[in-house]
Amino acid sequence: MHIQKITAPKDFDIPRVMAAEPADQFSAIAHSSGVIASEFSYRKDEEIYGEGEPAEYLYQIIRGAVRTYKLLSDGRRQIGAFHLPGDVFGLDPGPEHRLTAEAIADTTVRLVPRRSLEKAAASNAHVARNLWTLTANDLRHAEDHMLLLGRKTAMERVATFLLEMDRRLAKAGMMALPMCRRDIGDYLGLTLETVSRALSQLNDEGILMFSNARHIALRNRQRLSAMEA
Amino acid sequence: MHIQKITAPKDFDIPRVMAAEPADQFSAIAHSSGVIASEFSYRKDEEIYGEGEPAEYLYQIIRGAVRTYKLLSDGRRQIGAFHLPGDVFGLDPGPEHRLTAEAIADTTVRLVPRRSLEKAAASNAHVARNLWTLTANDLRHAEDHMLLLGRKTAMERVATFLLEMDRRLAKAGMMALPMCRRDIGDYLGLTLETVSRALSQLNDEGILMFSNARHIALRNRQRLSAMEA
DNA sequence: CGGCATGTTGAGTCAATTCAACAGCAGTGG
DNA sequence: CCACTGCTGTTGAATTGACTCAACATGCCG
Repeated sequence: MHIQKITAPKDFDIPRVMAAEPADQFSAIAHSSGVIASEFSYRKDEEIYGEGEPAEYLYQIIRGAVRTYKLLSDGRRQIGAFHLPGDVFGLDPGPEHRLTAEAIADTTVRLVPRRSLEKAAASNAHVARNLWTLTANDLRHAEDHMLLLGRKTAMERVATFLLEMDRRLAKAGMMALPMCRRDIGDYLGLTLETVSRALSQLNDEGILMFSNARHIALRNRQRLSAMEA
Repeated sequence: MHIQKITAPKDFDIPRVMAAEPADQFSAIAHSSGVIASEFSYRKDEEIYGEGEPAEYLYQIIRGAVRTYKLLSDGRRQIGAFHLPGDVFGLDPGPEHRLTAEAIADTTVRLVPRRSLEKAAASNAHVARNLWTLTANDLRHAEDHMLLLGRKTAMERVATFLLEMDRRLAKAGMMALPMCRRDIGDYLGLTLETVSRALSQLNDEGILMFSNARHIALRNRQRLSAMEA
C-alpha cells in the first residue's frame, strides 16, 4: 500500500470521480462527520483487505477498479462485485470484512475511518441514513446477482454483464474493461473459456464489436437486452 | 389475507417466537418507535407482497414460513431466502419491494408500517442502527449464497442447505422442513430431481435419516460440514 | 524483438438437466 | 374404514450445456 497524500476535511472535492449517486452519498457522509479522508494507492493485484480482517475503513475509488470476492478452501472463487471510480466499498456492518478486496488495476482510493462514521451516525440521522442506503444498494445488487447465478444461462449472464458494464463505464459508446476473462468468469459463475466463447459469438452476430479484447462497443443494446432473459 | 387481531404497542411479548437476534431487533425497533403492530395470517401459497409493489410494511414471522424470490420472464425462479419464525423480512430500503414474498405454509406475521419506522429512525439512532443491521444481515446471507450459487457443486449446495436449516429450525435433533423439493431446488439453483438425488445419497451414506420426506435428522454433522466445501 | 500474460478455439467429458415412469402419502368422500 | 385421487417425492435413462484439457494466437511490456 502506497501513501500518496493526506487531504484535510475541507479539501474534499472529488477529482476524476463521476458525480454518481454513491459518490454523492459518500461526500455527504464524510462532510457531515467532518472526518479526515486520506488517499491511498494500490498496485494491480494488491490486496486492500482480506476476508475476516477488522473493517476499519470505508473506501471510495478515485481511479482504477477493485474486485471483492469469497474463496472456497480449494481455491474456487466467487467475485461478488466490481467497484469502479466513484463507487464506495468496504462497508461491512459488523466488525469484520466478509469479502476480500483486491485492486484489479493500479488503483487510488479515498478512505474514511469507520469509527468516525459510526460516531457521526449516532448523532446525525442523515449520515445514518446514507450508511444504510449504501448497504441497501449492495443488497439490491446481490439479489439481482443471485438470480443470475442461480438461473441464467451462460449467454444470458454474459449479456447481463455487458449491459451492466456498459451502463457503468461506457465512454463514447465504448467500454474499457479493467478485468480479465477469468475475473469475469468468477463474477458470473462461469469458466473463462465459456465467457470467451460467448463474447466471440456476440461478436460474430454483430451485437458487439471488439477494438481489442478489453475494449468493447455494444452495437445492438436492444438485442442484448432481449438476451438477458 | 386474513386479519386476525390488532395488538396495541404495549401488548408486545413474542409468543411462539424464538428470542433470536432478529426478533430482539424487531422488538427494539417497534418499542422505540411506539408504532402499532398488527397481526395477519396468510394461507399456504398466498402472496404477501409482489416484486415492484410499494414497500409499506416490515414483517416478522410468528408462525409458519415464507419464501422471497425473483422470477425471470419465462418463469425460472430464484428464491433468495426462506424466512422462519422470529425472522424479519420485507425491509427493502427504497420505495418498492425487490422480491415477491409468499407463504410456504399457513403463516401468521406481525407487521409494522414502514413509515413509522422511518420516522422513528430519523430521531432515534438505535432504531436507525437496527434497521441498518437488519439490511446488513440480509446482505451477509446474500453474499454467502452467491458463493454457493456460483461455485458449489450440487452435493455441496444441499449439504450447506441442510446445515443452515438444521441450525435454524432443528428441534430435538430433527428438522421439519416447511418447503417442498422444488422450493429447495429454486433456492439452491438446482432442479428438484437433483435435490432429491442428493438427499437420497446422504441417506444411503448414513449422514442423515428420513422420518418422512420433510422430517430429517442429521446423523453426522461433521461429515456434512466437510462436504459443504 | 523476445517472452510471458492473456485470450481464443477445438475436442472430448461429465455433472446436472430433461423427460418419463412410478411410488408414497394426505386428504376426501363414499 | 377403505378406496380414490391428486400432489409430492423418488428413481431411471437419455440428453446437453458448460467444463476440462489442450493447442495455438495475440499482444503487451521490458
